[in-house]
Amino acid sequence: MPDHDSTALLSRQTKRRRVDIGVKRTVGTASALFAKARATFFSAMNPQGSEQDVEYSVVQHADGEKSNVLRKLLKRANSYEDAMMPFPGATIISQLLKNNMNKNGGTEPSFQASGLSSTGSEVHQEDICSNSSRDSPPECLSPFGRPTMSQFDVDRLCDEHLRAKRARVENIIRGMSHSPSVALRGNENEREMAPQSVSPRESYRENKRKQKLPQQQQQSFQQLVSARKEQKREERRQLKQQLEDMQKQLRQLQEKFYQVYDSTDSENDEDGDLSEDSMRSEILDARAQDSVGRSDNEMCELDPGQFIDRARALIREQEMAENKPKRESSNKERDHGPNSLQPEGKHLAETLKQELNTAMSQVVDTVVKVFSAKPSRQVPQVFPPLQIPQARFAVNGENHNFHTANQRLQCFGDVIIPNPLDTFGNVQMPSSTDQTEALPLVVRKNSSEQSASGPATGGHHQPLHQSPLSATAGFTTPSFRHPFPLPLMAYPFQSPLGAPSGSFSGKDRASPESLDLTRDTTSLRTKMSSHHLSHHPCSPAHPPSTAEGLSLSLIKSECGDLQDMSDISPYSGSAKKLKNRLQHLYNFDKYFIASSNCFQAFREGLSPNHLKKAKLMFFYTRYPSSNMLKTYFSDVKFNRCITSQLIKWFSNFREFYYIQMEKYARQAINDGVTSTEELSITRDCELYRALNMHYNKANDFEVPERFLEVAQITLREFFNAIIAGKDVDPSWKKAIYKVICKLDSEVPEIFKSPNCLQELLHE
DNA sequence: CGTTGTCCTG
DNA sequence: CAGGACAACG
Repeated sequence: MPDHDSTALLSRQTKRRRVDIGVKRTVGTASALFAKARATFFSAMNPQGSEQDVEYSVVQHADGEKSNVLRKLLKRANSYEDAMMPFPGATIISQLLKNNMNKNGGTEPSFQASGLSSTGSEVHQEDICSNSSRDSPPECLSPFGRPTMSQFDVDRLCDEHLRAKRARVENIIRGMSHSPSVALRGNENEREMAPQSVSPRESYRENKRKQKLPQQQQQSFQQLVSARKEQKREERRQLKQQLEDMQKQLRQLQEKFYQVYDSTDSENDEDGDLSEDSMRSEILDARAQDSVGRSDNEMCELDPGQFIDRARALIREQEMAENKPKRESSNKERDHGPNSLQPEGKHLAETLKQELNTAMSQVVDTVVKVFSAKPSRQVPQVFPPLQIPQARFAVNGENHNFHTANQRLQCFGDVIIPNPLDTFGNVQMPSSTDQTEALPLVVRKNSSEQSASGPATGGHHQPLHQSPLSATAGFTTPSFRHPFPLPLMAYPFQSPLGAPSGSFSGKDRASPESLDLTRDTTSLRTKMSSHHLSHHPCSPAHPPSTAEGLSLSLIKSECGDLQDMSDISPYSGSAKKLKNRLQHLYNFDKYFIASSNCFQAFREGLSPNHLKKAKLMFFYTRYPSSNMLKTYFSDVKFNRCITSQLIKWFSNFREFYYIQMEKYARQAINDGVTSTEELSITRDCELYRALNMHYNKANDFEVPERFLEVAQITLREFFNAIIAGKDVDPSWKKAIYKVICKLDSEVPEIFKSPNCLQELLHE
């Protein structure tokens, strides 16, 4: 560096001083010897392999515990759901039917279910909606969906109905040349005003008048009425029947689904590699067990009907497809392993879900249609053919595909765990356009994250980025599904809260300190997206975690939305219960996220805890060699990136340290200090506090005395140098660095333990 | 050329 | 604290 100093001298203030260094790397001087001795010492003390092994087993153990906890939680969630809604798939509808039967069993035959009713029918619609939303969310969740159903359709149908009736009655009246009041009366009845609007006296008068009708006409009228009554009963009966069939079918499908998953699971998780897949398997497994246990004795014989046959055919179809070579081979590759979720299982799951949804939405459609549209004058075709009325879903300019695609997201869990949020289906959602955009994308994210390693920045991720931004509107809708588990399972496990530490790539095994979830998550939370992006070049194998960060925000916003919705829900009666359930799910989410965060920690990178540890180590060593770092961060799988990051950390530490030193040295000089004797560093001096704040923020570590000495020496060096006017030399600090680097002391053995944070801080 | 370290900037 | 520029090694 001969010419260096001279050139730099000129540009000291403005240009960068390329003075590089007081401290050469482990070369030549005593520091080199130091480092070498240390290195040999450590390698002697610490046969790396064995330690890593131990560590690994520890990790696995911890992981197993996690899984168990997860499993328990899942079960708890499930049983909770069970308690809340013992018969998820069907309760509401059958309840609805029952209610209707009871109500209509009496003397008020035809007027109950009219869509014009301002009270009762609305309740029914709610129920229908809340149920169907599980299967056909767009109907209820989209702002247009519901009006479409309950107002457009109902209005239209009722209108027609009324017109027809009016015509009929008027016809009768014309023939009888009776007073218009009869027609009016008839109309009123048709409109089925609220009961109180028809006083007893009025109805009595009406009866009297009716009796004046010619026998023949009156008879035909009554026949009409009773015939309609019959029709309705028949409808109801059949509907109920169909619903029951559907329920059975549903259960069977679930059964089937879980059988498949059970079998695939068992093959899946022996490798000890705690991949996302095994996690997923755990979840599925837990759920499957629960579900199976629940529905075991509920398996009944199926009443083969048109629908069931169809469903079965579909199942067979799926099984066939399952054996075929998987189609989208591009879908199954994940960057870190071939062992992704079994494509067959996935595929089957997808299709089953879809089919379940389709079937359910058909039934629901039928129910809604029949009940909201008052049976018209003609003999109603009681059971519309099992096809989804396309028009209904086309209202948003969307087609049916969108419908089922959306359902796919939720149905997986929905079948087993009734969505508590469904009950909010009646709350008018802000916008449907956002929803229709975002939802399928969420779904696609799942599949792409799971199976396709494809460039995550690719097309379909784009809208995902928008969505949380367009946010409250767009993603309130997803929030009506399970915040967990399906979406969550789809997130890579380094993801939600863990995204930031995912950035520090390369760490492969669990560091038990990363189990310190609270600290991890909280500190991670704050940083999220800004840092880690830059690290991806280092670990190109891992997909950018932006999406994961967004996933988090998605989840969070979902949860927030859930709560918000429960707050604003007009149906406060059930709101509390729902809120409880929401809370339950939300808590689960948090735990789940935390757990997954733990998983990510050993997947790669340096965690905030590593940073903390490094800072504490700085109290002992200001110039750790890379070998030393490797020794002390044995739970980190080192690569170039990790190494340089660690080195960079210490470089940054030093920077701060020296800046503080210089600052206080100058300050002391300004304060009139003339002798280094007056400079001492105590635990309550300002400089110490600053340093402690920086390296030991929580103040939960006892700073070694040696550090105070070193700091004092450093301070005096700076002081002397400045006093001597050496600071005019751009490389004036170099000499100081040289001195300081020799003052490194041994880092206590405990720092070699990945657990050191816990052990140190609990002392 | 790769590693390590500093300086500077954000 | 990270990134980048840059320098000084080996």
